[in-house]
Amino acid sequence: MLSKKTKYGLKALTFLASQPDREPVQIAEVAKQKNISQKFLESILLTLRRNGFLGSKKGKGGGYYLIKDPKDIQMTSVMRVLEGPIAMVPCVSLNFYEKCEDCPEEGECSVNKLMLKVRDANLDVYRNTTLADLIS
Amino acid sequence: MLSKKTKYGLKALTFLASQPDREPVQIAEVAKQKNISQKFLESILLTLRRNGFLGSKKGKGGGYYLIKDPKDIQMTSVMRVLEGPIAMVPCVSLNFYEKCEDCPEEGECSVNKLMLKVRDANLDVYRNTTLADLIS
DNA sequence: TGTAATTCCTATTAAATCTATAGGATAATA
DNA sequence: TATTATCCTATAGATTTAATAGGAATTACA
Repeated sequence: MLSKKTKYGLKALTFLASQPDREPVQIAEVAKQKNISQKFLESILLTLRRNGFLGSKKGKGGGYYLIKDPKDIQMTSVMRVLEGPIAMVPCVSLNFYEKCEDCPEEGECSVNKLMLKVRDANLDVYRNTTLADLIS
Repeated sequence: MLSKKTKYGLKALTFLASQPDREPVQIAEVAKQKNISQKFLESILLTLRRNGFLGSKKGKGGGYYLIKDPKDIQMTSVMRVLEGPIAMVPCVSLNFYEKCEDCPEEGECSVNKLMLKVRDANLDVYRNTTLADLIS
């Protein structure tokens, strides 16, 4: 299952991306428009800012705004920041590789074999989808 | 993340599939060979039997054995039984479809749009992989 | 017929993770 | 200086996952 964090984060990103200008939009506004708990959204937008997707401005007239061009935001990076590793098991992860403790031979492991295919299929989707592709 | 239930279930299935004959193998034997908590594995094998993948025999000389030909066991069905829906959100699920409460227009939802692609990519992998493909 | 072996089944506990909230600190604006 | 809004950490609550417990039912075989 996709976490709500990721779901909300994606919705917020597309909402900000579909703003006519790049003026700051308040958390409250995003939360209201997208039906999201404001406090929860607050923490999500914070991580999106810390990871270079959003800029922010404090005080009156403040809010969050998209920093990059939606065309340049790949879903690989969004998913990694919000949802974590794209691979379903660490032993097939490109960025978060870890050997399984319980598995003596990675090359002969059925889980490894299957999840490698799954990872590649997902990577293919995420690499070839940008934020711009998600705006209707 | 792939659940341990699925991971263990897959390992057990491939272990049973790679037995030279279709003689029953005891839970304890599978657990030992595959480094799995025996009691946990017990409940997993039970659901695999209830869902038509395995047969079982009680008493001395009993155990679990594969019912079908590994070539005829698609990963779609294995994953649905062990891991649940293949779709990451209910609004793109073939077998477990549900409308999102918070989402007014499915067709204009970025999450829906992205997860539809992901679902198709994963389905493609799972449909084209059988248990036989996972044995080395 | 009795005993040991093994699966069957339900309930429960323990652990981990996810979701949401609280509440004050900090900074910008006017 | 008052107001507005983000910043930040901690924590509570809810849900899910993982593992365990313990006995019932069934089978094999001496």
